[in-house]
Amino acid sequence: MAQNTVSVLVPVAVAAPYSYAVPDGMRVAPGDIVDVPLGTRGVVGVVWDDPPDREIGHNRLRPISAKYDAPPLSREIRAFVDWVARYTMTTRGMVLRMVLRAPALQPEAPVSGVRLAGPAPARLTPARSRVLEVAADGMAWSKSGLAAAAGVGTSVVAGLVEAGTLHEVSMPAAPVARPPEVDFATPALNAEQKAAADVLRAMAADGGYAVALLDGITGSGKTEVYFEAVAEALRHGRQVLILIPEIALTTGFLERFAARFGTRPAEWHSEVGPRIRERTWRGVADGSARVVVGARSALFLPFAELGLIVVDEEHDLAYKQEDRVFYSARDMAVVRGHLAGFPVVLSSATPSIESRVNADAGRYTRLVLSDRYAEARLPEIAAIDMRRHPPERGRHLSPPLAAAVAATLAEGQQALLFLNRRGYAPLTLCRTCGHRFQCPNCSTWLVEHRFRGVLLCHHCGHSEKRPDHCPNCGDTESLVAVGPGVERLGEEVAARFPGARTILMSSDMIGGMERLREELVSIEKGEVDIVIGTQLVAKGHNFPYLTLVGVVDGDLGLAFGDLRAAERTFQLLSQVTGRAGRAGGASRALVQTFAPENPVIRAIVSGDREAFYASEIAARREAGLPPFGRLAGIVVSGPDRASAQGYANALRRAEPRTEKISVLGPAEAPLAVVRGRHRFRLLVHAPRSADIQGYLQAWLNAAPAPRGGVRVQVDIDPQSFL
DNA sequence: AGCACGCCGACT
DNA sequence: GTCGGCGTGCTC
Repeated sequence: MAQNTVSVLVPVAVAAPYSYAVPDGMRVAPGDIVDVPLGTRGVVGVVWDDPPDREIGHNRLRPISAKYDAPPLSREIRAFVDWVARYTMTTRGMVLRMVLRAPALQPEAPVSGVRLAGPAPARLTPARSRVLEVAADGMAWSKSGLAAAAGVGTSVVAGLVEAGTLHEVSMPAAPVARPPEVDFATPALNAEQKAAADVLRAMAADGGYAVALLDGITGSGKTEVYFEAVAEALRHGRQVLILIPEIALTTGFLERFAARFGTRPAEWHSEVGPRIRERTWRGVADGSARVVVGARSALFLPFAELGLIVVDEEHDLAYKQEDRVFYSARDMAVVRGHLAGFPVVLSSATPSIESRVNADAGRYTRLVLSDRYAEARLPEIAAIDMRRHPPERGRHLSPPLAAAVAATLAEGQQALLFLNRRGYAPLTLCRTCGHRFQCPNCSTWLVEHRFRGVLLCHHCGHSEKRPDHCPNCGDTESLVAVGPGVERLGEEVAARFPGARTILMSSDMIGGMERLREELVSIEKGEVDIVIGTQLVAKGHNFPYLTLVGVVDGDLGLAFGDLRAAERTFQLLSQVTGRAGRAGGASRALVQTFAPENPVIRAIVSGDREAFYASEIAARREAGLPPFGRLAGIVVSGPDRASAQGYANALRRAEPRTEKISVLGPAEAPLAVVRGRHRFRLLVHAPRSADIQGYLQAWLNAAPAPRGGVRVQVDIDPQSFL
């Protein structure tokens, strides 16, 4: 009776693993993936390290139903699950759920194929001859593959199997990605790149925990540099994870990887279908997938022998997940590296303040790339003071920017107009009675999308047909669009530059991702004169013909005024202005602004990023804000305003009194209503040394249990304050 | 997270 | 008199 009871963590919102009886004849160890009964159903769980609960009465103990023939979860990822759950204050079960997102638990069924093995059939038709010709190589073919290669229907292949000419064989399922060739195409690096690559290679070869911040301006070749670290980790027999934000769009990245390593990496993101997803999961777990490129959720893949994580564009907000489990994939990547003892590379042209401070403090190794490629030059950047150069009434391009676009077109070059606002206009109102169109579920204005003929809420997706009269006063012809969106800007550009080939890039463009990918290619080929786009075009793309970037509203991101507004605006404007001039030649960027004296705008225009970092870091230090202090958000939401506010007040009254930790709120959230739920926020501010999770746990335990549909969500290290 | 149980309103 | 709404609580 060596083992009769074990702990099993189940992927549901429970705090601790449950205990299960091990049936006679079954051996299980921590990490094994099992099927267990839970309530009325069966769930997939994982045998965990906790000692089984002795308190459970034997009558309640139920047996494990089955053990899967799947690679067990490593001690490393089990520790990671526990750590993330504790840090983010969510249940271990919910974190495990992220690991088991696509459990490919059955061993992959061999694909059935056919091979030429028997005598020629009695009746040889032209179609059959073509099949035999193709199959003459003696290799195993899948039925559909053989039929397609021979240009016949699958029935012809089936007929030849029936006749005994082809024999059915089983062939191993194709791996989800071929192994990369580490020396497929080694790049020529400049001196600066080589120095950085040498440091990263040494880290990857050494294999211990270390963090490098690869801080290089746009076009300085960061990717080529960290690919050398990837190659080194692969040479040492380790797997590699490359995290990138918004992966669905970045086919260009996969091609760059293929150009360096001779094959595409395995991919992991929301658009990967269930079949490939399962095969990728298993490939990662059994070690056959050597490199995965993925969105933040890839961080929870059960790698067999992970030896390096690269976080590309580490400052990007897409790394912060804000539903169910609230976590920052960038921060948790560093944690995973620390727990398992391998290096992590953070890469960015505009590092987050947090990473920069860690580098300055010596916790991270900072590697700076300050040169563009030989042929690439940084754009000349200037601000356009909108108070001195106002656009004509109802228009949004100032005379200097319009003139610059015209000059660019005259030279046969490409211009990008950047406006981070989807749709036609952010607000629609009635000129007669002043009625404003608001979302019925959220406290937001409805955004007109003229192409689609709808008013849309950008928070909950509510959409209604654009009315032709005011629902309040009934007046017709009285509705006016207020403010610009990219669609409206497109209209203005079409009117000003009627001969130009113009393209609008926005995430809600008709045709979806596939269409956007095609459009990106045509921009790269120079088949477009003017690109109008939201932040979608700011990220990662390479537009060789682009010589002018116009930022239509440089002040947009500064309006909210939260902790990270300056940093975010700096990052976005740096990125979008950096799109220009990547292929050499003179280029420039013009930033329209009503506040040219603002430090963020001044830093962008002067190109003095060091001054920006110095002043922003000093301000954070002064105020004890992250990373010099710690923040946590508490969001109380309820079906109506009174219940949410009532509970938020009760929560505040239960606050443990401490000297070091201060609490703000509850205050109605800036976005007070989202998806019909009313929200109040509290903000907890603690010194860096404080145990903020322990404090919050004690507080929540002391507070009354929420009732009546009220929910409480804790957000450790919040990035957004809406 | 599911799923069942349970206690209040409109129907065959 | 039942069907079913979803609010509440439990799952080893």
